[in-house]
Amino acid sequence: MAKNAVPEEQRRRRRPTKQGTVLTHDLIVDTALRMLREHGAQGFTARRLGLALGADASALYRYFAGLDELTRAIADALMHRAMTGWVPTGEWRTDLRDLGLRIHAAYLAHPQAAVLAASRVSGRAHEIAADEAILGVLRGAGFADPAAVRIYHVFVDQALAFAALDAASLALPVEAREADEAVWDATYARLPAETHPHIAATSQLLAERMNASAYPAALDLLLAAAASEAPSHP
Amino acid sequence: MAKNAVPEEQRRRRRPTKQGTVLTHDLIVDTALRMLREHGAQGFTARRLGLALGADASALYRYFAGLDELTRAIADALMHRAMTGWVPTGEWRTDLRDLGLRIHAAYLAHPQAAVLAASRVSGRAHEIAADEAILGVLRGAGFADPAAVRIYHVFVDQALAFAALDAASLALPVEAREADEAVWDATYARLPAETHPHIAATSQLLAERMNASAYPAALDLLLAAAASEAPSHP
DNA sequence: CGACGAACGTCAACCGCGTTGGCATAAGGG
DNA sequence: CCCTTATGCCAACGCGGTTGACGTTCGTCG
Repeated sequence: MAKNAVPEEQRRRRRPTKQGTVLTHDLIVDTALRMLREHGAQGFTARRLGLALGADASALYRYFAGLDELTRAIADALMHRAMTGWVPTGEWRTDLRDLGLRIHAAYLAHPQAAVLAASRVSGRAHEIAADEAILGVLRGAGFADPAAVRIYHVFVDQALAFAALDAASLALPVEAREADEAVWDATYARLPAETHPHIAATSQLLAERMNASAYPAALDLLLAAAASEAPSHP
Repeated sequence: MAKNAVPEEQRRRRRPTKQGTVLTHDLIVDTALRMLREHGAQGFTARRLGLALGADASALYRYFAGLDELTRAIADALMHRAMTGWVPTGEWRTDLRDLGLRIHAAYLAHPQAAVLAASRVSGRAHEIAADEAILGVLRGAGFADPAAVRIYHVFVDQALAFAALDAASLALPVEAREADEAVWDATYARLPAETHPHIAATSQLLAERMNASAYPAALDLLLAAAASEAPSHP
């Protein structure tokens, strides 16, 4: 049955669920995103998604060949939200910085979805549009193709990787994060300077930094390194 | 029963399994690592681990409160392996590059552990040792404390984030990865130059790159950006 | 040297997961 | 108004983590 799922053609017949709602690709994806935001990734299952839709879990298989395909659709919806409203200025560093922060933020808004989706190739329209835009900015700035592709690869994977990492922290159960903070206070903040001089000397700076995402700093370093390769600034 | 698992005190009673082996924390962790390396993460389950040990899966719960705790122990062993044998050369770029690749490789060798461990502060001996080493390399190279801490933060999170991302790809079931490849071939490789000129122009380069990890390139870009801030090379 | 009690492996069972095949039913065209 | 077909529902399968009860084994103490 898995292979019989309708891909994306128009649907004709509509039959309401027992609770009156009518299923759609979009409705399923939106509900999935809401579930992920509210209850976390570990609480996201096909059965619960069906329940939230007022439908049986097996009804999902009329729309997606499996959870795999549904995950791809979720990833693409995230990318759609990241890209809407973006307009290039023509200055490549500004444009890339904007795009990176947008993608990071879109995934962070749905932490659990990010963890699920970051490692998948969705191959859908919005992901492709983002890829084309990033490559376009780089090639438009005059980077030769090998350099453009290399920087593009790092840029995309870095955005997704940091988003997934930060999202995973956000998605932790409360007691886990409290435990992590307690571990920090009990170890890093009290390391003697004799055995761990570098941590001890910078513990104040460390404490300020480690609670925030490293992505903005990482993005700036990436752009700086790219700029030193750029043809316009040799 | 989960909370009754013995943490790390000495054990006194020993009782052989039906096939003669005697269970230990270390034996369980080593067997788990071997299973992960040989059969991949998708085949790693508590039941199969029990089978590989010649024991019932439920016997594991005498040693670990659950799969989470077992995974954390695996992660600790991973960091241990990443750091053993590392000796600083005194040249900070070489040292940081070596450390980054070591951590990334150690986590990649055991994908499931990477995904679970990357977002947690373990606060255990080996993690602290790694942090002290990285900070030491940066401060030893003459970076001022704020810059050292900033680069340290990006370096650590970048290594973990890419490791987790790459690990998540590796941990996917085989069908999922085949599906991703099929999606790639069906879309990116066939985009017309009229609508997607940049992807079409670089599709050959893209196909070569996207199957590999972006981490080595990302690491090199980070080191290049840091070098341009370094006091010795102003 | 014998018995006791704790340590610990085993068994059977529970519940939830993704997924599937068969069936029931509603929608919409003729 | 009926008939086809899309589509939701149900029951079931195999597999996952986890648990409680049970019985065996071993170190220890008298």
